[in-house]
Amino acid sequence: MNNYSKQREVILDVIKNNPIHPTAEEIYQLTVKKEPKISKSTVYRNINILVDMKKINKVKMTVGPDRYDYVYKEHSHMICERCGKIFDFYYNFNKDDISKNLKQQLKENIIIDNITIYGICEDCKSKNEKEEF
Amino acid sequence: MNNYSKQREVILDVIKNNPIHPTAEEIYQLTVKKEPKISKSTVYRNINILVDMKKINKVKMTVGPDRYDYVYKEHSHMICERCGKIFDFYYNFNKDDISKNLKQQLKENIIIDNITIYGICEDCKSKNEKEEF
DNA sequence: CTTTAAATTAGGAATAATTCCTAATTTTGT
DNA sequence: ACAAAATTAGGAATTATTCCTAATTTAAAG
Repeated sequence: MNNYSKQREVILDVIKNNPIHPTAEEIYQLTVKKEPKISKSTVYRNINILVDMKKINKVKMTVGPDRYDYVYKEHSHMICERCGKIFDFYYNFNKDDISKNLKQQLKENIIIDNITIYGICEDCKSKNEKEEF
Repeated sequence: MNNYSKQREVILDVIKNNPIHPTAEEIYQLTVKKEPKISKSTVYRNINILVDMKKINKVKMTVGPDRYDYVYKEHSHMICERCGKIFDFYYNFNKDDISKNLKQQLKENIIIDNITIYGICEDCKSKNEKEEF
């Protein structure tokens, strides 16, 4: 497990140099330019391996396919539930206190990996005002 | 838009009475018992309508299909990234302060809908210890 | 450097999850 | 009771992802 592979290196490089939270499909499109013979299953398999290795994050979307994120610095995401836009932001969540609460309520020691906020961005809010909500 | 529909009522009822975070498929299986002629597309369509109406929440999973949650009281979710188990929990996030930070960093007024924690549960942690991580 | 075992690959088939399409039915407001 | 709008069942189509296999690449050991 985890032998060297050129393809995996190129995939990680693509994600690193395209900090736009690309989807698997977008990663494939960017990778195939540099490595024309690569297959989509190789891209999917390596994305999952890189997530396991914690070199990249999977960002769970409410609309459309999941997106991926190079791990360069700990940060949170706010994801618009309507348009799916992802915003990076930094917030000093009190993880110790959250852990303590999780422990009390769930009777389990949880490893907190990331905290994601789902909401509505300003664009979508103003669109909705014009319509019905 | 939003005429009365028996099917929608039954679907909401099913979700209300099965607070197990069911998937769309599970909701269909439960609904079809009460409404044998209902089609899966009707279930999917109404689930989305109920989410828009904020009667139910969509819970974004890391493994497997999304799950749904009757909105009876505001709470957060901790989702295990490995096994996909969902834990409900209550935590008094300082939403005002988070909003202020979002405003500062993103230059947008964001409506915070929910805050989700992704992590590793105790079972999965101890499994991993035995294996490789 | 050969040899061998393990890991990885390309390519496509298969599966899973969800949305879309259409004609028929139901609901709403008059 | 009627017309317009909304919703439905059923299935086709699409989207996203995983699985399968034989061939290739990599690592490690002599």
